[in-house]
Amino acid sequence: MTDETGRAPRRRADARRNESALLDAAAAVFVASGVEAPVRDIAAKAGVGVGTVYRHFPTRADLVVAVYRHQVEACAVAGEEALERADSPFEALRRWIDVFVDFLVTKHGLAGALQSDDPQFQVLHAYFLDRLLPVGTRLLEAGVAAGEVRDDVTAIELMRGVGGLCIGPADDRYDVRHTVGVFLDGMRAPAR
Amino acid sequence: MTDETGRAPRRRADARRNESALLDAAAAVFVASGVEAPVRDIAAKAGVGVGTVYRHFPTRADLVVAVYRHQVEACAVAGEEALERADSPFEALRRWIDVFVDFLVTKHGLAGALQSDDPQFQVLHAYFLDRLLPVGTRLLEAGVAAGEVRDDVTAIELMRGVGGLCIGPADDRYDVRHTVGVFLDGMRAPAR
DNA sequence: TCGACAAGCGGAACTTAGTTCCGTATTGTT
DNA sequence: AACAATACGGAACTAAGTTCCGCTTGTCGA
Repeated sequence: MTDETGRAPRRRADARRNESALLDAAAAVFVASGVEAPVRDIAAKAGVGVGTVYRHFPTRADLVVAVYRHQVEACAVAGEEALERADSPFEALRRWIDVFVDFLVTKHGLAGALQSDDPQFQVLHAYFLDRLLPVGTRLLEAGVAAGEVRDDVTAIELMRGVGGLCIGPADDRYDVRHTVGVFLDGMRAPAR
Repeated sequence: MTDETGRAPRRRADARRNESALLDAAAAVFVASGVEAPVRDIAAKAGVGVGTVYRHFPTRADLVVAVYRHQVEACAVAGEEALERADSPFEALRRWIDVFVDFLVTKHGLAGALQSDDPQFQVLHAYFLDRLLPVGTRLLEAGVAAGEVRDDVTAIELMRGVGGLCIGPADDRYDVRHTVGVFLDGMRAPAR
């Protein structure tokens, strides 16, 4: 392994054009039809062949991650900010989860894909966990340190739990935010 | 509408045989491959053609409901029993949810199907809600009356929330029961 | 500017799965 | 036994994922 610079070789201009067209098209199609929309639809919207989609994004999860990467990063950052700005660690947790829920409920089908056991989505699951678990851990730890959060909940429980509560069709009898609020209340440290 | 007795006309013997073979086959295939297993697999296991599957169970949800009807009934009954037998309404709620979670986590893919927005599963969703919502409501109301459960949670939140928490692949970092326990703790009435 | 060659493209073709439909077989009845 | 009515099987059609290969285009050195 000599000469391993890790620098990606410059790609052809059309390849870069197509990738960006695909990202735009996928974002639009995901909004309209959810993250499980047919690959052909995305290819058509981008004006490319299906082969091109697969060349740039081998799995659907790669495409989904690419489309939402910015927002996931922003969500991660929002966690740090909440911790600095909020009145208390628990309040910070609440605010951050609010951001996370907002993100999930506005992306049709994303919460379901995140929790899916379809191997196609494993990369997606892994990416979200990689990026958000440390943030969740920090918030939880701060809460525990302040005596506001019970010490037997893990960041996985938090993220996967909230994700699970966000899954499913809209239904005016089910208020996701309220339910998530109940879940968070369950994480409060019991009064001594 | 003359002569409306509501009694189903007796069906042919082969039809009854096939239906029961299908139920057995579906149960086995659901265990092995989950509730989204290909219709052809079920037909093959039952030794019938795919047309026969559709004739008896027009949608996948119909088949799923038929396979699990007994257990759903049992779960509904368990709610009433818990209320009679447990030391307190909250304890009854906890026990009943335990039964419900047991049921869900042992049926591969069922929780996901329940929450799915695929119209194919609407009947399934509706059946579970029809059967279990009243039970949840009763348990919740008893808890509220006893001052043990907060009065702003609905049975839909309870069922759909717990369902959501049960979705997803097994992962030894995620303990469904513990997470559901946290959720239930969130439903406790706050100390006055 | 102009090849030549690598990089990239498109979409036909193959696979898997859901769903429908109709000619044929089975059942119950007279 | 003969006849309806009922039910069956699986071919055929549709939709979607995925692969593959002949063709096009961009890049770069001469």
